[in-house]
Amino acid sequence: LWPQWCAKKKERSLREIIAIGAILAQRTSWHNADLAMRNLKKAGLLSMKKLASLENYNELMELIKPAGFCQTKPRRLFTLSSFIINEYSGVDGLMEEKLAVLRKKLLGLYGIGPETADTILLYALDKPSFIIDTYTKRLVERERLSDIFEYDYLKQFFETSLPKDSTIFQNFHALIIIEQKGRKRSLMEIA
DNA sequence: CACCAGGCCCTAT
DNA sequence: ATAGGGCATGGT
Repeated sequence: LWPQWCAKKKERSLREIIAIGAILAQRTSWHNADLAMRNLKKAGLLSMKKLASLENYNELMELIKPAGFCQTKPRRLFTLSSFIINEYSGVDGLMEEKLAVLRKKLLGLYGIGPETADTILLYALDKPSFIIDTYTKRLVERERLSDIFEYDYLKQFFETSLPKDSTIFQNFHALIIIEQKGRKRSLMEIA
């Protein structure tokens, strides 16, 4: 999903990068989030420990500018990284936490809503928490899978319709996106 | 130049 | 509870 950043093996640094990307990608294109991540990497700040140790997160404003919302995303990154470092001393500690407990804690953090929380849980931590994003909602609408579009309802719908397996959740969600990108491209070609 | 891109917080009903 | 406005930038 983050082709440039995702390697085969899931190592600690990759899990951190995915979590950082989840925030940077909020309401922005992947391209712009990628530009911001490259800036962070160049500055040597693409890690939870580095981000959490910033004395002033406004230093990030210039680096994050391509991803937009540079007044809020630096604070969101700092909030998340501080939480992970201070409460769990890193992503390894996060992995040990129970899904439901961790999801509730993530939702309590500034700048982390249901979609970002589930993105971190599913893609960064390999925990079976299905993501409801705009792609998923478009699929539900187009295929008329439900009349209700409330987040928790759709989340339950997918989670009870699929085997509760993080790899299956990851691949199914990725396919929803791939399918729509392919559709868009083919429509362009037809036009 | 107008519109879009994997949300979330805050405020007012 | 829930709806609506605001936030910022790079592509097309």
